[in-house]
Amino acid sequence: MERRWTNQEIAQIFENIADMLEIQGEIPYKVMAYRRAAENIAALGRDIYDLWQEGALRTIPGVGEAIEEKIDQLLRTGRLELYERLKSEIPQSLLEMRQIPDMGPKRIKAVWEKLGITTVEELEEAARAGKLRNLPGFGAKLESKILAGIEAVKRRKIAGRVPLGVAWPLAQEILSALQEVPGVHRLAAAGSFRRMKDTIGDLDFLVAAEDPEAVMERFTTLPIVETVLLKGSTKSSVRLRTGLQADLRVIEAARWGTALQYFTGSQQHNIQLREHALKRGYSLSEYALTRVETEKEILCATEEEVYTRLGLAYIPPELREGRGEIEAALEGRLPRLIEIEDLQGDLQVHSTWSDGQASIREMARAAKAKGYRYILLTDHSQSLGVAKGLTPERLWEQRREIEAVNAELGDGFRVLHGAEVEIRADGSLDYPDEVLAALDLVVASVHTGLRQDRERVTARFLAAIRHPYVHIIAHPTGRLLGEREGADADWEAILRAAAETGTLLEINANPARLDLPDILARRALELGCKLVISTDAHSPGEFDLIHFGVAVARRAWATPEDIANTWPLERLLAWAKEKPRRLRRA
DNA sequence: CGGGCTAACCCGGTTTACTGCATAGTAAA
Repeated sequence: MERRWTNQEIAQIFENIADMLEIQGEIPYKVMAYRRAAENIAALGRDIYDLWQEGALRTIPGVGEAIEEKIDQLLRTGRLELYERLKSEIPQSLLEMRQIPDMGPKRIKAVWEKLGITTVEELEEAARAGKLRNLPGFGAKLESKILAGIEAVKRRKIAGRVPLGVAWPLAQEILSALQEVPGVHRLAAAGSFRRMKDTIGDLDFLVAAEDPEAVMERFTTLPIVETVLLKGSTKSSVRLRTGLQADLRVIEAARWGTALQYFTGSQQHNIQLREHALKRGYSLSEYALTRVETEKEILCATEEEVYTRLGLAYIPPELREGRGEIEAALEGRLPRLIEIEDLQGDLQVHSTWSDGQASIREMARAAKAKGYRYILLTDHSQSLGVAKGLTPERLWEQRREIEAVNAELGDGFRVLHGAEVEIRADGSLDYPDEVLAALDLVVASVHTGLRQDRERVTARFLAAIRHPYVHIIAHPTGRLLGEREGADADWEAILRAAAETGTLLEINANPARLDLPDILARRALELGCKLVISTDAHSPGEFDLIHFGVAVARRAWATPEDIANTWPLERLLAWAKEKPRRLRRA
């Protein structure tokens, strides 16, 4: 094996293969097959190498004989013949043209074959010289559109997606501004924002209003708008100062349900839902549900109506990713998803004793005011110098303050004494066992050496998970959205070990992390892990970030029972006390 | 190319809008 590929890299290779086959004019079903395989590999909760070794690649939807063989070749030899051949036949610079609006595979093929154009620069030159309009299927107008498209791609400040936490305040600001416009009946943000995906491509707003023009006017003149890309009577498009694009669409109130459903997506979900509709004799569009035989339109004012008329339970937006939710809704086995109100406490909280902004008292009061029954105080351990990590001596001093705060706040609320203990580079923990044993609950995490090789990182996590006094693994992958990839580790082995030992895995609610990521969280639940949702709050205001973590858990199909901080405190502590016994059994 | 089917095979991922051209390519959820 020359190198190890991630699921994402392999998915990307099959994406590229699909693009190149498409440019070559391959039959659409073959292209689609590679795209479908790529999507399913990217959404796989487990390491593709494990499936490979088990001979179970064919269990991935969309992977049959031919693609199995190609994955095998890639993992075995580090190379893929088909991919190498296509790359030698098709200039890679052609693939960049796909970003240009109105340039699809057919047109890319045309300019390449007829004019020998292989780069965006050459395309721009040819367009300026008026050479495109002579091609069959091209015209002067399309030529200028392509030119404008190239300009737009060049000017675009942020090409990629932004973390949900960045999009969130922008969307809230826009929603509250539009809500103020008189005559607004309904208003919603749709798209990946509504599905609470960890990153957002653009913002989509829908509105039903008496005076749509006034809403459009307000939308396009908001202070956070940098440029108005388009302003019409039913749709406006703007670029925000952050580079994010936002669209606003006007919807008839009577058609609100089908429109909101459509614009919420995901694309995969919509395709599957429409297929399902066809099977039941309906055609579904953003405008209506139409009986195919009679062509009679049924207008749906609510999303609930859309799903109900199709014989489905209502599918919450977080589940709409085309990952089995329609089948589950049909069979009435959608999970009762966790909600914020189910949570009884927060299991990662910092104070000024280490790098927090507020005292234990302030944090405890804020948590109590939110209706929580408990918080686990988890200041950093000694070796994390940058965060003022606590020595054991300081930890004992801290205990006295915790006791005082507990006495002050009285029954019905408790500050638990814990710590966020470093898992050191060699897998040992940053406090001796007798110190760990004296804490109510121990959270362990990796902050350094995330770039270690796979075997070492995995071994560190496994050591921590098999430790008798480690109860929770915090922000497991260590990723920082848009900044840093998570650790490369054998997650399947780690999740299995966590399930076996009853070690809880954290969904860190901080929108910069959202870690565990939704896909790994779902796999963890499949393997029988229990999870916790924690904010990692360093100030009282950060307790409010919890909804981001709840969203990740919902996207992982988590029920309240799956999340240990919905449990009563006694159950949680009993679960932790069981760990040494569980280890002996394992 | 995948998958369901009864086979050495055939059908298949939705719906709508727009453009610019006359039948189809592209984009969007």
